[in-house]
Amino acid sequence: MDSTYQPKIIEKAAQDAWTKADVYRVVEHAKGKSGLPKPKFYACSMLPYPSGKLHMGHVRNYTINDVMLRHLRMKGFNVLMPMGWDAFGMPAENAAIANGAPPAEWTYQNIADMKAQMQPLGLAIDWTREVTTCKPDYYKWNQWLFLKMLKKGIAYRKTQLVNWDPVDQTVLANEQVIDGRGWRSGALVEKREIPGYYLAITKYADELLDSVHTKLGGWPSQVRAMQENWIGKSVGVRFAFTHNVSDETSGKLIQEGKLFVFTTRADTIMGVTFCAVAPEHPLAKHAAKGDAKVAEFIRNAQAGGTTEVELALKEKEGVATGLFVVHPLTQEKIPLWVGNYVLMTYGDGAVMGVPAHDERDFVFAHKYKLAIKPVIDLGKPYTIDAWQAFYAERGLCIHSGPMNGMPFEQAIDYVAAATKAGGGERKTTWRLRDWGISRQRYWGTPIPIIHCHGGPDSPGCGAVPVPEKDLPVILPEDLIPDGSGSPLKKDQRFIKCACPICGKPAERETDTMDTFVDSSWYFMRYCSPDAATSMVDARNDYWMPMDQYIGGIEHAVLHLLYARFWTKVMRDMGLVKFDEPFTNLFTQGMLSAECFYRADMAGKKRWYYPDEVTVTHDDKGRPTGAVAVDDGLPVTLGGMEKMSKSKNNVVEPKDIIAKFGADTARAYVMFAGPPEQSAAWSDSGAEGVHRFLKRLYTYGVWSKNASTGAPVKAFESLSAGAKKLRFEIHSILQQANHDYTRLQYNTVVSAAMKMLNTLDDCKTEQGADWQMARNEALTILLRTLYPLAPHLTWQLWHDLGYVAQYGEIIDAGWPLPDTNALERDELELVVQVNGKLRGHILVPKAASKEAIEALALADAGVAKHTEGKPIKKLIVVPGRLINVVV
RNA sequence: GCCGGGAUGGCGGAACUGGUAGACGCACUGGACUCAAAAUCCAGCGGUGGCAACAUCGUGCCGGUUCGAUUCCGGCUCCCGGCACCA
Repeated sequence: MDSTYQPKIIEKAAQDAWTKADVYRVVEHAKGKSGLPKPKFYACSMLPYPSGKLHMGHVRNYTINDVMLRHLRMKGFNVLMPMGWDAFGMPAENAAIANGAPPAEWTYQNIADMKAQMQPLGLAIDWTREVTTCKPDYYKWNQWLFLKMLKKGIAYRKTQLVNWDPVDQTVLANEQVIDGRGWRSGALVEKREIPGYYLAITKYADELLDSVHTKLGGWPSQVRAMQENWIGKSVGVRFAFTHNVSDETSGKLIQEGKLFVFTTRADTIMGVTFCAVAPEHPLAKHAAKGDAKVAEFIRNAQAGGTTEVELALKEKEGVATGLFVVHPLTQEKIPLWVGNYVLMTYGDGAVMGVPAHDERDFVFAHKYKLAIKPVIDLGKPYTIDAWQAFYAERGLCIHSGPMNGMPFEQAIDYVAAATKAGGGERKTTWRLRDWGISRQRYWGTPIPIIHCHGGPDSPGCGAVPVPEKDLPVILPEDLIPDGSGSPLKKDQRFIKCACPICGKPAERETDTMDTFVDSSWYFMRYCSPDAATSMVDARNDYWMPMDQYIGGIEHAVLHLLYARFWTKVMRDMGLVKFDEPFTNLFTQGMLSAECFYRADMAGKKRWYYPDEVTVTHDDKGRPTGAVAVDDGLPVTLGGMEKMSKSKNNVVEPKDIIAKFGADTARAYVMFAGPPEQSAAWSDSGAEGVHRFLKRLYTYGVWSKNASTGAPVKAFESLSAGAKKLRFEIHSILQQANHDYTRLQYNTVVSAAMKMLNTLDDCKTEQGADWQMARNEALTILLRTLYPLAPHLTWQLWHDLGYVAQYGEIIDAGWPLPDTNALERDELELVVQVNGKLRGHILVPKAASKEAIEALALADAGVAKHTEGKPIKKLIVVPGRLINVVV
C-alpha cells in the first residue's frame, strides 16, 4: 500500500481488473446468489453525437447513470448501462466540406476519440451492446420500419411549403434560417413547395397527449408541460362561410364554394365583421390574379423566414380581396381579407374575424377601420380602450339573435348544429404537425424508394418502395460533399437502379431521413444489438420499457416525442408490448463556471481564462475584484455563465482527470449541486473533494497499521463511546440511503465526508471495541462512496483485506442501517419557550412524559425565560422536543 | 400573454412527512509545523450589540393558519427555462 493517494496508479489498476473480469457485461434473466432471478433495471443516457470532444456535461450525465447502476447493482438488481453514437448528421458533412474528406472517416475517428476520453472515467458500460447509427445493420431497420409505415399509411409522400436555399440547393430547417438567409450560404431563403415523406404523428396525437397525464408520472412536470404545449390540443367548431368565387380555367367553384374556418370561440360567431385567409390560401391566390395589390402583398408576405418567432414579431397586415363570403347564420355579406397573421398550416388557413373578442382581430380591424361588434355580455363597460383585458373572458351572448342569453357551451353546440347542413361540426385541432423526415442531405439513412419515370411508351410505376429483401439500401461512405447540395444526386452508382415492378431503368430517391429517426429507437437496439433478422427480439421485452432515462432538457420535446410516437407505431405493428418507452425520465441541469472579461472602448469584451486572472477578496472572503496575471490591471467578474468556448470558461474533463483523477471528477460533478439543477463549476470545490479523497486514503493507511482487522461482531458489549460511533455512522447511512433513492447524489457525497470526519475524530481511542466499531464504519463508508468514487474504494477494499471477508466490493451487498445501532439509551431533546430554542436536556429513553416535562422546566436556560410567568401549555414531541408556552 | 420551476451566509448548497435554520464543502481569518513556501493539522466563521456569558434580528416581500412555518394557505416582487399571430 502506497503511503500517499495516487489516483493515476489506483485508477489504472482498478480498470484493468474490471476489464479482465469483464464485470460490466450484462445478460438477461441473471440470477442472484439465492438462485432467484434478479429484478432488472435499465438505466440509459441519451446517446451522444460524436463531436470528437467529451465535455463536462457528458461527464455529469454518465456519472449520474453510473452511480445509479453501481448502487442498484449492489442492491441486487440486474442493471444495464449501454452506450452508442448518434452518428449521422450535418456536422460531419460540414467537416467534410472543410476538410475535403468523407464524413464517414471523420465520424469513425471521432467515435474512437470520444471513447478513448470516456474510458478513464471508469464507467460501467456494457460495450458489447454499442450501437452506431450510421452503420447499415442499424439503419437497415429505419428503412424496414419506414416501409411498414408506408404500407399502413403512417408514412406518406406530400408536397409542402418549406425553406429553400437557392445556393446550397437544399431544404433548410427553420432553425437554419437566420434573418431570412441561409445560415451557411447567406442567400435569401425562398419558400418552395417540395415533395417529401411525412410520418403521421398526428394520428397518435390523442394518445400522446393522454399518456402525458396517465403514464408519464415518472417524468418531470416541466417536460410533461412542454409536450402538452407542443401537441397543442384545441377544441372548437369548424364550419363554412359560403361564396360563389370560381376558378376561371375550370369554371368550378373554389373549394366547392365553402370557406372553412376553425374557432374555439364559436359563441362569438355573431360578432364576425370580416374573414381573413392566409397568403397561401386558394382564395388569396385567386384574388391575386385579378388584383396587383393583392398579388404584391402575397409576394411580400412570403419573403423572409417562416420561423414562428419571426412571424410573431411581424406587424399584422392585410389587404382586402374585394371578395365577399356569406355568414352561415345571418346570411350577411362579410368582406374577405388576406392577412399575414393567418397560418396556412393551422386549421384551414382561414379565420373568422371577431374584433370585439380576439386581440389579433382587434388590432387588425383597428388598423383597417373594420367594424367592431361586441356580442358577449361581460358585465363591464365596453369601450375600445378598456376591453382589451377581457378578450379571453366568457359570458352570455348578446346582440346575437337566437343565441341571446346562451352561455358558452350551449352557444358552441348551437353553432355546430346550425352550421351542420353546410359541413359544420365540433372539431379538435392540433398544433402538432406530421413529421417531415426528408432531408436533401447526404449523411443520413437513405429513404428506400425507387422512382420509376417510365419512358415514351409507358407512364412509369411512380414512387416504388424498395422490396424488403433488398434492404438495406446502403449509403456510399466514400463521397465528399462540396457544399452544393447532396453528393448523392451526382453519384450515378447510387442513383441508377432497376424498377422493382417493371424492371426498367429507374432512379433511387436521394433524400435521406432526419437524424431524429435514428434516435427514436436506438435504446431498444441496445437490448438486442446483434439481432440479424429482426429489428428487436425477445431481449427487448426483458429490458424495456426503460426504467430510467437520463439526459438534457434540450430534448424535452422533439426527441422524446418522436421516440414515444415511434414506440407506439412499433407496438401497433406487434414489435413491442408496451405503450411508453421511458418509465422515468431524469433531466440533468447544465454546468456553468465563473467568467472574466475586460471591455474595450467600443464595449467589445475580451474574455479571460480562469488561470489568467487572480481574484482578490476582503477579509470576510467576499470577492472584491480580479486582476489579470500578465499586466496586473483589473478585469471584470462576469459571474456564473454556462460553459462556453466563446467565454473561455469551459472546463475540460481530461484536464481535471489529469490533475485530480477520475474519482475526484466524478464525485465533484455530483457534489456540486442537485443533479437536476444547473451547477456551478469551481476549481477549488473540486480541490475540496480531492482533499477528502486524500484524507480517506490517509485514513485507510492509518487503519491498516492501527487495526488488526478486528471482525465486526458482538456489538452489544461495546463501550458507550464505541456505541456512539456506531449510532452516528448508522444515522448518516440511513440518510444516505434515502438520498440514493431520490437521486440526490450531492448529499451522498456529504454523507461520506461526515462519516470520515466522525472516524477521524475518534482515531485516538484505543481498544478492541473501538477497532471493531471503526472497522464496521469503514466498510460502510467505502460501500456508500463506491458508486461515486469506485476506483479508490475498490483499492482500499483490497488493501484493507475486506475482499477475503466479503468478496469484491461490488458484490459485498449494500449496507443497511442496523436498528440496534440507532437505539440510544439517552436522548437529547430540545426545549423551546414560545417556539424559541432555550435549552437542551438529556433524558433516559424510557422516561415518562411527566419526567421529561419536569426535566425541561428545571433546565437553567428554560427557567430563565419562564420565571414568574404562568405556563399555559406544554407540548412534548416524543424523541424531538418540548415547547413551553407561557 | 400562457405554461413550468426557483429565491436560504461571501459562494455551491443542506434541513425526508411543519419541530435545534445554515449540515457538508469552498472562500476567508487566526494558530501549529517549516529557514521559507507548498502540503498537512487545529480553531473561528449569518447580521447587530457585548470582553464574555448572553441578548436580539434573520430563509425574496406583505398577510394568514399553528404552541411552533424555509416547509402549509392567500396576495405580490424578481429571476430562470419553455411555448407563443394556434384562431
